[in-house]
Amino acid sequence: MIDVKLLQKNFDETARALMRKKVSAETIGELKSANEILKSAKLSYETLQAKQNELSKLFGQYKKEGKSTDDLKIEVDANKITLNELLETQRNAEEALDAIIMRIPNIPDTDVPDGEDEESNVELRKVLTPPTFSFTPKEHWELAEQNGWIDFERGVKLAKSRFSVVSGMGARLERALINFMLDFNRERGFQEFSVPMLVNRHALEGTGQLPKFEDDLFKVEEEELYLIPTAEVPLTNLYQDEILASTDLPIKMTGYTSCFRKEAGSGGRDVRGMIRQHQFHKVELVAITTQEQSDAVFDEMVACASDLLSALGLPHRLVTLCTGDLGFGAARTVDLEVWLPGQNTYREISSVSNTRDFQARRAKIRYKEEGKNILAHTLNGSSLAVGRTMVAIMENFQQEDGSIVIPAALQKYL
RNA sequence: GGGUCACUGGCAGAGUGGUCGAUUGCACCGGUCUUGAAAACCGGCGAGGGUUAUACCUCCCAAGGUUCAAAUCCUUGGUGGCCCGCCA
Repeated sequence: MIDVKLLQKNFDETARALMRKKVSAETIGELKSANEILKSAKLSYETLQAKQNELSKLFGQYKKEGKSTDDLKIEVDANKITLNELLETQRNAEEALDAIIMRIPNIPDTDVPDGEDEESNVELRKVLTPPTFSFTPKEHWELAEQNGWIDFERGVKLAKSRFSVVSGMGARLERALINFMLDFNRERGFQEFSVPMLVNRHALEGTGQLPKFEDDLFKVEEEELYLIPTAEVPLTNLYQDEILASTDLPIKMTGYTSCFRKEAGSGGRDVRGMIRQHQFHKVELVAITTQEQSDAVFDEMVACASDLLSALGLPHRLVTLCTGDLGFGAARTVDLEVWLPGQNTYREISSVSNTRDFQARRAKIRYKEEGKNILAHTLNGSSLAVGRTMVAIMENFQQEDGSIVIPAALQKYL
């Protein structure tokens, strides 16, 4: 959630920044006026409330002194009717503002490049050189089936399309990767957590998935719980509604979870293979920092994910997302794209974002500094998406006969 | 799942209809004293909104309700303890 006061204080600049994220001038105008309506509704309500409190105190005093309270009661009763009306007005104004602001994306950092879509993303650097092959490299689904690692058909039988079954060496590799990633992150100072994979609505509002992206989430109807789309949700919300000591920051966390996404709107894309599944494994990094620390921690997280790929010997590149490709809550994002020889292209395998105080404002994550409560900055990044890492290992380390060489770094985990 | 008791500021714990946003202790912060520290003493110390700053409004698990007035009474929900039942 953005800070409405920014619109109040600095309308032009804030409006321009929001328009970079395709928020219409109309919506911005509605937001501003909704806020003004709420402010004036509050003022009238609170003024009358103050008067009512005053009269109520008098009531007690009169009783004590044995004075008649008849006249007082008439006045108080009359006020009460108006008060209820004003309260209703205020509540409506609150709801109206909420309905708008909860759907407004974060303001991008000023140095984030403008652009419509991924075409305008800016490559920062490439790491490791893509391998060359004396044969035509295959795509991962072919390799996966040939090696008996993944069974796409039986996954569909158990659930529906975009579910798969991993078995044998594939299953062991998956488990090895998770352990390798967690250990790697822990050595970089990220504390390991194991968290619920079902969360309530409040948590999802805290990190910004709700109310706007309800269609992307699996929901357990009768329990009012949702399957998490990423560990970012439980990890970030661990500190929801808390005031931390600034000396406790930064808090750096890592955790492995399954992730569940409906992939609504991605129909037809990546239907084959395990690039885009409804359920996938991911090791996540989340940090809660002071406002001053977040840029440095962001760089640490990008480096952590990139070094992890390097440790596995996977060629990749780092890309700064342009405004059009930036997620809802992110002020800036660097994507890590791994080289896939079978597809002859780089594909996203990690995404590291700084949301600044966007999530913290909604989730009420603050820290105390010199007696003041300050909104924290929250950051998240994958390190890494396990399924996509397996895809990358298969395609990069495939041999002519279709067998796959497991990276040395993983040997001790198998 | 059933019963029962509870839920108050970082923690402990008073407060059972009015002057209570809340006694007190611990913790924490500042000061005096001390070479320094401890102890002792003095002062400060919950959160959100609002204001240049005050005022002022809201919050005693949550949402409703009763009342001129609710931390306090009622209803529903949540969470926790204990007892019973069931189950990896």
